[in-house]
Amino acid sequence: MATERYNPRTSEPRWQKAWEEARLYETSNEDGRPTYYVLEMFPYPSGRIHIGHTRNYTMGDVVARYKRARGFNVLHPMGWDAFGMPAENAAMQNKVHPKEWTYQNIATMRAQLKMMGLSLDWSREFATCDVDYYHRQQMLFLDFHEKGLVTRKTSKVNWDPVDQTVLANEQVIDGRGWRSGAPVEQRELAQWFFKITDYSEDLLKAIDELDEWPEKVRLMQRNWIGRSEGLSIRWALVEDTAPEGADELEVYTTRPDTIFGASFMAISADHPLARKAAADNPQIAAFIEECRRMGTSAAALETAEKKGLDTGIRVRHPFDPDWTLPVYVANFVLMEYGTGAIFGCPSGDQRDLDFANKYGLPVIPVVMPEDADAATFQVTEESYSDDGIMINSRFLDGMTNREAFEEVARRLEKEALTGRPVAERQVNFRLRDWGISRQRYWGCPIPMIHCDACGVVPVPKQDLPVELPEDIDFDKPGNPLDRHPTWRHVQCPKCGGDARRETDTMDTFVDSSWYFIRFATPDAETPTVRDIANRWLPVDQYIGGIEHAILHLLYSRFFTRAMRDTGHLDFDEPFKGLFTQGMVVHETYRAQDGRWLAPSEVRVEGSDGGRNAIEIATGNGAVIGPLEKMSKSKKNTVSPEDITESFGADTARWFMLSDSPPERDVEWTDEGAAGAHRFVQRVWRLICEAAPAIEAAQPRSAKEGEYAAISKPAHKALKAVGEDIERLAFNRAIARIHELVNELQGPLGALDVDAAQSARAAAREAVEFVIQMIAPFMPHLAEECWARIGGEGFVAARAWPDFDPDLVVDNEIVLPVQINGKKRGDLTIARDADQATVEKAVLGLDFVQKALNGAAPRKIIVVPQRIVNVVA
RNA sequence: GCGGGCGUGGCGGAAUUGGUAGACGCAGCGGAUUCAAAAUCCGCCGUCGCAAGACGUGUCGGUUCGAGUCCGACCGCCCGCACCA
Repeated sequence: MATERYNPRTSEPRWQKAWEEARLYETSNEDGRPTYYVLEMFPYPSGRIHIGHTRNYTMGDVVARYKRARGFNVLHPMGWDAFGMPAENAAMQNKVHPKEWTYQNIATMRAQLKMMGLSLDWSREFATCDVDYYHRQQMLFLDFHEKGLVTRKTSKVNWDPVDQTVLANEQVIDGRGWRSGAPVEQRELAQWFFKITDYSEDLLKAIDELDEWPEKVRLMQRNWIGRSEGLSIRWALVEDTAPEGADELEVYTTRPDTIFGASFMAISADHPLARKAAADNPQIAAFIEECRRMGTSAAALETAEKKGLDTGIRVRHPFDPDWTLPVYVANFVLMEYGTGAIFGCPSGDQRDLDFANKYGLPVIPVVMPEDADAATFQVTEESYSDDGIMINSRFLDGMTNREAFEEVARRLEKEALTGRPVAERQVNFRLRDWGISRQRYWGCPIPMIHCDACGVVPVPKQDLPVELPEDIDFDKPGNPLDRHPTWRHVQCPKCGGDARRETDTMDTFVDSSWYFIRFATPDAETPTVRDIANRWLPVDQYIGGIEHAILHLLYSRFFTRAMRDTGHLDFDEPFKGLFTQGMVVHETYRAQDGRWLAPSEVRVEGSDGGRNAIEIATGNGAVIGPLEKMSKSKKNTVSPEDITESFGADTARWFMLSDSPPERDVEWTDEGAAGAHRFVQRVWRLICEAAPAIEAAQPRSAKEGEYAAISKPAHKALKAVGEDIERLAFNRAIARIHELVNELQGPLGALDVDAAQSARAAAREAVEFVIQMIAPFMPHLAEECWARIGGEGFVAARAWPDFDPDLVVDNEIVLPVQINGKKRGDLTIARDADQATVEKAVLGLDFVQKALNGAAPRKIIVVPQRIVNVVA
């Protein structure tokens, strides 16, 4: 019987429907089996699923299906990160309500995802813009507030002039807004903050324990938190130079050892002392104004000259009251870090050196390399900031700079200035509190009320949720909640008087900081049900893009701790395993006039050295550009529907995981996809051809018959593929499956209905293994094959078989034999042959005798079951 | 500038962590089948060489019986951070 081709277009929807009717992927919280929680970062409902999403979700799905087969109660949910700016932009441009736009996108994208055959528990689905969800988020906010983890303060903030909203530090990339790309401005605003800095030390320390996270992400978080140990030193002002009411200047330094190399002090333009000095000095006031205007964009900082202005104020050196140093206002000192003031040591810091050279300040070398000569060592154009030996530093001379650090700290801690120690050891962090106020409509309202009489009053829990009003207009820029005629007017819960609602909404990163916890109990009245959250979390395997290395992943780590401390759960870290996947990239094409061309608009001819692209519409040559992340602007996109339409979801899933390791980018090529589809058909043919012989057979029982040609490769592959999936080495697992199918092709083809029962049993087992192994990757094909050989139930509900340890080892092995480290042949010998036996056998080999030419070998190295090296 | 990662065939990549370099796939070449094509199947496929063999994992050096893997120097690419005191 000729085999019909496998048709994914009819098969895939059929199995999707069957799984759904059987409610195969719905997970129960009552199930007593060990839990496994696998999660992919949920998507923003932008409108359409991108091919990159499908690669991401396929990875998670392979893990989910594998773990399910391994007997785990698997949680694999999906939701929508649904608040945010694009919905408001769409509202402004297309006159659609953000809510309508968002839920429509979700419907489209849900349908797209369902076509991929993902084993998701859709019964737990929610969107962060669901009132049910943000209601609980407001509850959490109030709990955090009560616990002192929320503050309101006026501070300099990053203002995105395009999105007309504030951004957190983490959301400013190279001086530009992470979403709009506009250069960020500085503004003074009253903002709500989460006190993430309360956890600085803990967030940093715990990174050490995250051993299932990529090293790269751990490092980035460490750098972001930026812990440094130093000394905070108070310098006395010289009385007759000090402004009214000021008598000291506190600086933070990580290099107190260089204190004898100090030649000036520099303070931020925003420093109180600078403001005081400006009060009666117009020149200083003008300079401060200039610093403010400069801005803090990356470009501005790069080119900005290091500038300063002598305030006329002088300080006394803590070790020498007769030594006075000038205080400058400098444009490079940040008020936000340390104390907003530094002492400058030109010989030990390049920036200080440039500054000193510019303003003619002394340069005193105080640390020199160990092998340098103290008499001649000088610093002129290049500072020396490495470890070394102290010079020109009085009582520190001869010490290492680390010893000097301790000595200075010890002495200054004992010294007193106005009744307090001159210096204190201090740990500083780069991490700032998380500003969460956004001047936008489409976000979670902050449940707070401003009352003239009572100040800021939390909305009482029983009055939650604070719902977004639906009747809004987007005719003008800015926050529509501010302009709403009635919404903001409320009675003060405390005094009953007229009061105003907070009209800022929460940063959407708040929404994504705990959604993974909500999936445990998506319908609960409270944000979590503690025991159930504790049972499912932390997420065993989280999968997403590296772009969230800091933002989302750091916020989630903070949120988990804050929820722990407000009694919502009892664990510290949200994600046990983290995997950052690569992107799907595609060649780019450009017409001769520079227009971007879609892959469907060009015909590519030739191969390798001589590939040419031709624009189909015009017949003109086109330029083949580099591989880039698929994007609408470069038109190098391939839509998931097109692929599903022509090849089916299984082919797309298989191809996206086959060639490249999952952490690396994969190039989408039509040839590659066609190759994956060839394999789909090949498996189908193999199974159809084997079906008559194995349909009636029982799977092989252990030790039955000698069908090594079939059973050995099958068991070896089963072992290897399981290990590869555990390691998320999907490309290797796929290579192993390919190998097995290649190996089975011959023996299975030779099998017919009249073959011995034991042979047919071995074949049946091998075929079942193949089906089981492809099932996580190509679930629809696996079901179709399973049905074809008369299997019962769903493959998706079957247990992963155990390999037979006896079948994965060979009793006879082939040992490579080297002579002087070069392979000259091999030796077939019993696996457990001892050293002497191997040596004897090796010496008997023709090519070995020839090489030795009658002489005795100098040495024979036998690495058991690996290799033999004869040293002549 | 600081920190991290990576360099393997025409291409994506594999190599049990010091033990047969190039698994598997893509592309290519040859053959079978076919009236022909598609589909499929079989074979070849690092470089030089008729062959034996020699060379070969960015470059140079080192350790070792043995190096893609370890060490040192250099070259190149990628990523992150960056006035952080």
